[in-house]
Amino acid sequence: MRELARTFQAFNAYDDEHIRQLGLTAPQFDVICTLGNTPGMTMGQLAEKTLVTKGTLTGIIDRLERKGLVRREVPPANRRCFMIVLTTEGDRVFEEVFPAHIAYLKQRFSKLNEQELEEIRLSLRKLRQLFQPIQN
Amino acid sequence: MRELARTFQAFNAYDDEHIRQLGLTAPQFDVICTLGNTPGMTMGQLAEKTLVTKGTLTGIIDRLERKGLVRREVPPANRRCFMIVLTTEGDRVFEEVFPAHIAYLKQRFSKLNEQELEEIRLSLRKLRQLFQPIQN
DNA sequence: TATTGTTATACTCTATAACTATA
DNA sequence: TATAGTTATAGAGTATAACAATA
Repeated sequence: MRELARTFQAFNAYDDEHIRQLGLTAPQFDVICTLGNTPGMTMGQLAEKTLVTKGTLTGIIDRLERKGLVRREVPPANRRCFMIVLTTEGDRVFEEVFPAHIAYLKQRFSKLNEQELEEIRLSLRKLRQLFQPIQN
Repeated sequence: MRELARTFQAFNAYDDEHIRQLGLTAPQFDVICTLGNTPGMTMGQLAEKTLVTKGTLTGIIDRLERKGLVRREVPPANRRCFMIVLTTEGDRVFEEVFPAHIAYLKQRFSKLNEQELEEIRLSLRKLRQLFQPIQN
């Protein structure tokens, strides 16, 4: 039981350190990954996917906008909402930084063989289903 | 690879929600768990165990002290440092709330059989060793 | 009236660096 | 001088609830 919390803590520390080196915070990185390879998303959709309240998301998007990584577009059909879209620079970050981050994590995984990886993958999937009843 | 991040995100959301219901934050809960079943610890030791800088820890301990869950004791031998100790109330929280939290998590795990649990345990241990080179 | 976001409020956590007190 | 913690500073994330604009 504690195993899960400790593993998570260790992973998170490792993960977070690299994200910060890239000049982003974990929630900001999460938003960029969520927006990557999509035509954009409203604040509401984005808040739901990233598990953040809408009020909190406003601040995160403000900061990403200030960094020039996303922009708010007003769809003519419904002027109450925004489409949050990656800018060219934001897309570049997604295309370059995201794989770099994966590669960074892969360094550690390379110590395992294929069978071990498959077992871990299976275990994680089971765990995730346990804690994430609502699947996307 | 993403499996790991998503799983932990789901777990964390579930975990955090319960901790907040108990009136604590994750770092505060972490401190109480770390202090449980110990004679106390200096700020430095505690900061190291909880992976937090000493400046940050000061604030966390201040808030726990205000809640009456820990106290700072000055050891006569070295008046530069404090021993951070659980109060009676703090110990009660550790003794009652910690198992309650475990039970809360167990609800989900009860859906798995013993063999699955063992496989998951093994996978998590491998993962942890991957990301936590410095073991305590 | 209902929906979509923003703003106001109030905390907590976060790191860094300068500082105080003790050793 | 070195060590142990605190304080100052500055920012990010967090939720909640009140608000404005649009539908």
